[in-house]
Amino acid sequence: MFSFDQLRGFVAVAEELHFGRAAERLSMTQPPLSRQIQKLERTVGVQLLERDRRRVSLTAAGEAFLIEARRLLTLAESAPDHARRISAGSSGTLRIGFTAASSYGPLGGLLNRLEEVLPEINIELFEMVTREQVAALLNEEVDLGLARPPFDTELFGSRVQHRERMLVAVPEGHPLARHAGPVAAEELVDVPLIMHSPTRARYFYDLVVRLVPISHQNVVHTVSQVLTMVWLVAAGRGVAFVPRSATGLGIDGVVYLEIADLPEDPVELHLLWLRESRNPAVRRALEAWPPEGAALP
Amino acid sequence: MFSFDQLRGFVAVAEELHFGRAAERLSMTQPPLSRQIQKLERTVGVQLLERDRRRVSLTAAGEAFLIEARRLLTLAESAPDHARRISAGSSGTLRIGFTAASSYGPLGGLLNRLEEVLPEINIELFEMVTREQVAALLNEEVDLGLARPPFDTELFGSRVQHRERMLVAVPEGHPLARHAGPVAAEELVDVPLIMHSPTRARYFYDLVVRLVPISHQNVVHTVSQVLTMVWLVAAGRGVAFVPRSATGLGIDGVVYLEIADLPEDPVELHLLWLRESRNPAVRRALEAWPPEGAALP
DNA sequence: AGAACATGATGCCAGAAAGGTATCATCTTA
DNA sequence: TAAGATGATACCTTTCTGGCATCATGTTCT
Repeated sequence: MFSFDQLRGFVAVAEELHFGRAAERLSMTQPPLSRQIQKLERTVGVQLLERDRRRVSLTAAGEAFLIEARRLLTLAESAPDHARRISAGSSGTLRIGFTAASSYGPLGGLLNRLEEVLPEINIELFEMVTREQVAALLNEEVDLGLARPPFDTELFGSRVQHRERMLVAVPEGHPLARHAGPVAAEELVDVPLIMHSPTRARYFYDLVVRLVPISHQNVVHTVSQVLTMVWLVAAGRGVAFVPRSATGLGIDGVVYLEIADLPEDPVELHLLWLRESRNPAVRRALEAWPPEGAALP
Repeated sequence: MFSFDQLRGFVAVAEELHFGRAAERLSMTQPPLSRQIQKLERTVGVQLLERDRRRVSLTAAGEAFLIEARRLLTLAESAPDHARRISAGSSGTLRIGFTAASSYGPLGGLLNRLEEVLPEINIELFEMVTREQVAALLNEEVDLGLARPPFDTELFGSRVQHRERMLVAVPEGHPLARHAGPVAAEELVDVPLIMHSPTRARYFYDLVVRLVPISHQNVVHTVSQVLTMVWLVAAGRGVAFVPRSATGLGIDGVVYLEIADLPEDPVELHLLWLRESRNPAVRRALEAWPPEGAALP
């Protein structure tokens, strides 16, 4: 097999059509260059240059080989660069898992920011619930997650990316909807409830149970996705506790009411990543996208 | 710069994920392979493989570089082959000059035959008169010509590729057109003549002068292209001597008449090439396309 | 025509580079 | 804890590559 030096030598001679000048361009002397070309021709098995003792010209095979040689050299030069960019995390692919609906806002911010800071990066999006995200992060099927606590802080790095208020969604025309001002928690004790699944939406379940004194006899549905909840409310099946971002879903027939005496913005969305992720783009993404409220560089 | 051996080494290790097995596959021992990879990583400037003393895995940069390395190797392997095929003349480009109109028939035969025998060849066609063809062949702007004698037989190889009859073209309704059977040469002495240029269509000029006793006072136009001649005849400007292939031009208002006592098929079309052509495809084309009448292989 | 010049090839040598063997360090497995 | 596995290192030998001097031959100028 020929070497890159031989290719460079051939390209130089093919461009100069003169061994001496080509050698000078390559910062070497003419004799080894002559031998380089001879050797190259021997390995290629074809005469590439016509030397008639006075002038040098390319054969037809040489013309063709020149194109391939140039391609090889440019490819060889760009390859390390490409690898370095990947390694620095400014290129490559970033796979992001996100929870439906409630992540849309923060996710948009992330995508815009990445587009701006790491334009060469290739982004893939996967909608999955928190539990699936955790599994996918462990399998390295995704690189980042937008999910709800809790997580194993040994394995995962995380940070609060978004906080929002908890509201109660009631059907239009429901007696509570006529209220002026926030609903008191006690008013919710006796209405039909659409509740989060304690297994598949554990974060919301725990949160609601902690914050509001609900009675489990009133639970008429148990679901895991916010979107499903709001649809059920719109259908008049009951009321539901949802994060403020649900108001952006654009579903008619639902009214969102404040709840009195709740902590400010108790619903947290976390950015989540595997601490030992082997994708260098993760680090770059974390730098590029500081937590909400932090100053951008 | 890295070497092809280093690339091969890296690809082998990346595929085996095991230095020992990769070395075996490359018919070498493990230590130099380890060094090859280290050196490669140094020149690329990035860690490509993760060795944690027990298992080997690719880094993100390694994944990317593996793709480039494979591409480089396959390109490097195919390049000599490509050059050799060009050199053998079974690939590459063949540029053919041809005279308008009268070459159409033989040219079609050549193109069909080349398509069949040298499917990888790329053909470019250039319409030019004989004189231009000769110049273009000398400048190596075309590789083959379809033209009329005479040529410098020192510089050019040639062979008769097509012979045809000489006819006289007369306007429809012309007195001669009422003839039954061939026109005698004497009948043409006193009609207006559209004649070939003695410089730009010297072959036809010489041929006609040799074969037919014409009187130069009757020459009303001097042109170089057969097509122009036939148009002028159709316009009633006079009569003209044309090769039989002109009947295929499909111009209305012209009648083609045989001429009595002419030699059989005096108009010759030659295939022409530069003896020292550097395009190997020329030789292949000459082999592929024997003179008319010769047996095809 | 002949001398000076230009140009690519060849012979020879020194330094660099690559591969092989032996061995080490460390991690896994029984 | 001992044996085995695996990649890295040390050291040596062989091969390769580049440089210098020189040759062979074709061009140009006087």
